[in-house]
Amino acid sequence: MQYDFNSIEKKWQEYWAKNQTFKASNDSEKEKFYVLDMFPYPSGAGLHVGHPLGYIASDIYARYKRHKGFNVLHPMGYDSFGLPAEQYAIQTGQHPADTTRVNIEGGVDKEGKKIEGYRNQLDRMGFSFDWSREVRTSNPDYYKWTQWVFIQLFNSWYNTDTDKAEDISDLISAFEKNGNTDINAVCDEDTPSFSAEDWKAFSEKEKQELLLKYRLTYLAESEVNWCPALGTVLANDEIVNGVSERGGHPVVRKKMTQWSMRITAYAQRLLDGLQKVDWPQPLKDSQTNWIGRSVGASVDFNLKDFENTISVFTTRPDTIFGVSFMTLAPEHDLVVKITTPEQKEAVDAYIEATAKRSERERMADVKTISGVFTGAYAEHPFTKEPIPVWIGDYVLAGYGTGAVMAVPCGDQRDYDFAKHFNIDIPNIFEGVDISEEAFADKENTVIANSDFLNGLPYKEATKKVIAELEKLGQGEGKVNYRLRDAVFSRQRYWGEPFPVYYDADGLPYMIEEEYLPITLPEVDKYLPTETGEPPLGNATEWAWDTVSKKVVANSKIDNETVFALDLNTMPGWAGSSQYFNIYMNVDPKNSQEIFSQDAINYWQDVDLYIGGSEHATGHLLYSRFWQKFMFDKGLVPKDEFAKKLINQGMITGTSAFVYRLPITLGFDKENLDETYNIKNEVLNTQIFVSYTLVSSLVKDADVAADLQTSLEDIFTGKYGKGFANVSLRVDDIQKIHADVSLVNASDELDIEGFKKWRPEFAEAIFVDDTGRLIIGKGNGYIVAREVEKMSKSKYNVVNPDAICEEFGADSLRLYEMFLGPLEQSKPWNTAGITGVHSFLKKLWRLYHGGVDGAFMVNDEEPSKDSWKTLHKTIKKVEEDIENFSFNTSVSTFMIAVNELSSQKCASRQILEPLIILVSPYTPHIAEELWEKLGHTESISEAPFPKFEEKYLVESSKEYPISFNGKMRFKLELPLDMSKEDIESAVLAHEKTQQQLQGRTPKKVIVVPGKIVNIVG
RNA sequence: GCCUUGGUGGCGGAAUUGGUAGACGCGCUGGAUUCAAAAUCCAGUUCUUUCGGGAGUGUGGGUUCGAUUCCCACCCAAGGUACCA
Repeated sequence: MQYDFNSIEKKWQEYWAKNQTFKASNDSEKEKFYVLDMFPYPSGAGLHVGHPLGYIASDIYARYKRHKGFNVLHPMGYDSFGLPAEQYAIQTGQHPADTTRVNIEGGVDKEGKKIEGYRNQLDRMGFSFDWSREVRTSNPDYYKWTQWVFIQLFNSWYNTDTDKAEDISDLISAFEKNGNTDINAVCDEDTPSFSAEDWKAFSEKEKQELLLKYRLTYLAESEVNWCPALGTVLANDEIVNGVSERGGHPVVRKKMTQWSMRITAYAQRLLDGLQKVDWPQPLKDSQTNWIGRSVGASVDFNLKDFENTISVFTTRPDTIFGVSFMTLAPEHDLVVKITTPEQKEAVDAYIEATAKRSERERMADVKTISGVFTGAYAEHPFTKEPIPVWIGDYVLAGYGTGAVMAVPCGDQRDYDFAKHFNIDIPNIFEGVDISEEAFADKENTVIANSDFLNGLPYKEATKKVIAELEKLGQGEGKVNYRLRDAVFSRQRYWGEPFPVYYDADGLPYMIEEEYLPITLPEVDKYLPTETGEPPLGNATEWAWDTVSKKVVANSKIDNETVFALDLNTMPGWAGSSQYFNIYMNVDPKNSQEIFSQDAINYWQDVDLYIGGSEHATGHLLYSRFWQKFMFDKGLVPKDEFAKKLINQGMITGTSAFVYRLPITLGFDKENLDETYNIKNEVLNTQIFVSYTLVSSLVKDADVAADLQTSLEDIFTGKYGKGFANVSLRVDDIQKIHADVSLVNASDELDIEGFKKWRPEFAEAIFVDDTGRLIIGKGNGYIVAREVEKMSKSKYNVVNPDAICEEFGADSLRLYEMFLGPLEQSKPWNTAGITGVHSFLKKLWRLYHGGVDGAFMVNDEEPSKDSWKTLHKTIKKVEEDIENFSFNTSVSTFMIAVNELSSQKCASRQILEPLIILVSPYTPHIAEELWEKLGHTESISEAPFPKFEEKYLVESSKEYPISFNGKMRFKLELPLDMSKEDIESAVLAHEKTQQQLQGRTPKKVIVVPGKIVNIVG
């Protein structure tokens, strides 16, 4: 009986769906285990073989854990808000909700293109997902809870005394009692202090404005990259060389009022939390760098002739006597105020120039030094000497305080700036030469020329200067974080609307929770409005009626009971910051609470999370922030949502290239047959030369001449006497992508398929390696191959559906794992799949040793060798799965099946446990064989075989005998032989004598059970 | 520049605590079977060689009886990140 994978896989996929085999229960005697994948964005292009890599790995682990007796939760859903659907909507006018649904569920889009749908594609691969818990972030019953969390953030503040988020009402009562003087909270830098009396005297508007300075989500002016031509805000990577990537329009930096998340309140806890999660070190490192904790001091420099002070943060307060100038970011608030009339023109010009440069550009350009003197002077806190205040675009407004105390002798950037503008470079280091470059080493010198700091090393000097600054009231020790509050507004359509309306003063109010969700309004077009408002500005029904508690027409806005709603939507990471908790609900559409407390207390957190490392500082940092906030609110029992995380590597594509040889045809006009349309013929006649022929064509004139002759024969036959000659333009050979599906395992092109692929290739002529023309159905055209990112435009995407069709899902799963270590990136090459596919056929045959391949297992006692094969396989596979080393267990299966086949093993005692071992990797064939073995229940919860050491015990060992560390021959010796006996047995061996060639060994190392090494 | 990961046959990769380098698979070569092909099976396949051997895991050193593995210096590639004061 043949291994008919198509019908087997179909049968079991239907069985699992019908029996809800993988539906997880929230109530079980078993220990829980939660395996999570990063949910996909459902794009119209569908899945390629790179996508399921992580899903296969997590599925193997989930299935393994079921065999190990765990109650496993393994859900899947869709991150279905996002830009591609919106852009598609702009282009085609289709509602993003419609295209998103088709991308998930399959169907035909408006242009008649058939879309398979993510769900169908995923189902074909045999994943053990519990689909009853599916979520889609763009469904109103899901984003209801995204909006709800936003409201909770708005109604919270961060108490640094208790180090957690607390209810805003508690803050208000504190203000009523004592003002804000004894409140330690994370709040805006510019928050004034006030007493209880002040508070009570404030107007409602003033109160709300003050509270915004404390709320965990708040409205603030933030700088954005504004593109006036597109009427939209661009991300850093949508800007290339200062202009928009799309269209090349100018981009300016502009301030906009937007929602921000006070993630900085959690900076230290986000850092500390990394200690307790088992995540890859590089990922932790990048989060650590992103948070960017640095310890130093804040120092206030008084300005001469102004009341204001310039605050700076420095990690080197010990070098304060080396300050010879200060630099402000051009956007710094004080710049306009302090610039002297003489310098105004230069400063204004510089600010304007800076506004045109993106932040990324400013940061990347290290070589150009630019800046302008403001004309103002600050005062050194100790020497009272005047310090010139400059502006420079190497200082960024968003970092620290947007101002730097420049110490050119200790910082290379300050040094370069000072050299460039001829500013004094005082040396404050003992015995250090700074004539060539700054000295940034903290450890190897002591401070000099610094009054009370003279002779002190870095640490003591830092401590002392901070104490002195505190005495003066001009500074204090401070920990600074690079992390900035996260802007949370997007000027887009396809995202979660804010449950927020504004009064006439522009103050925000939250809609009451019971009226959520506030669903996205319909709009005519998905572009920004003509006045530059976000797409929601196109909606005609987008106002909140506080009486009827409904979204009503904009025309009803009276700013008394009906108010304008927020026109922004939330960013992509809003919906993905809690989806893993929502999966815990038995009913993902739970409308009563975000997640049931029973569910969250049962599942607690994710035990294994698999996904790409590109989310290191986005999704994975924001999610940790939301989780900590929800932990503070008592909504979740764990303040880290995922115990262990694995980053799967990227699968790259192996592109195929054909070489097109341009030719020029010469004609003899006199004899030309007028009826022939030569122009078209020439255009349609393309010559493709085999990859290996290219270099010889270029180098060897004879090869080229032979080809020329062959081609001339063809064209003479075609055009008759009107044809004169062919000239080959060997130097103009072009390399073009060919679709990888047209290339076989030996890199041969399917010529007929290639001709049909594109009409212009229909009449093409192909030349093989040896320079011969390939006639008829011939083969032998070899393509060049190169590894590149898998992408549609490179014609190197490999579709998993086609692989499932040809080889089956089990082969695909096994092959994806066999390619190499999960965490590394590796190239895809479909050719190799025959290896794992024939392994599955061998596995099948192992159970079908009967007449004409009939199923046959027996109840005979297995041989010692078969027991050994089984148990070493159990041991290795178990270790491999625990270590996420899936590629090596595939090899182990191959070895086991090869051995058992040659042992002619058909024993139930071996074959039954073997199929359980294989089943997490190739579940369909495993279920089928399990059923044939007589079982009526799914294999999915069959207990994992238990490893027994006794089957591996050996009595002898084939010792490698090495000379000076090099293995030269092997010798079989009993394992219980003593060291001395081994030594004499080896030395007596004739090959030893041959190796030694008469020399006496200096030393003989015997490691019993391992190796013998003879030195000499 | 800094951080991270990696560098092993023609290719993907294996070698889990320092102990037989190249498991397993692809590809390739030869053979069996077949009218032929596919499929299947068998043998070989790091390089080099005077067929005794010799060399060999990015490069150069070191530790060790023994190094792909540990240490030092460097080169290359990929990813991340930045005038973070």
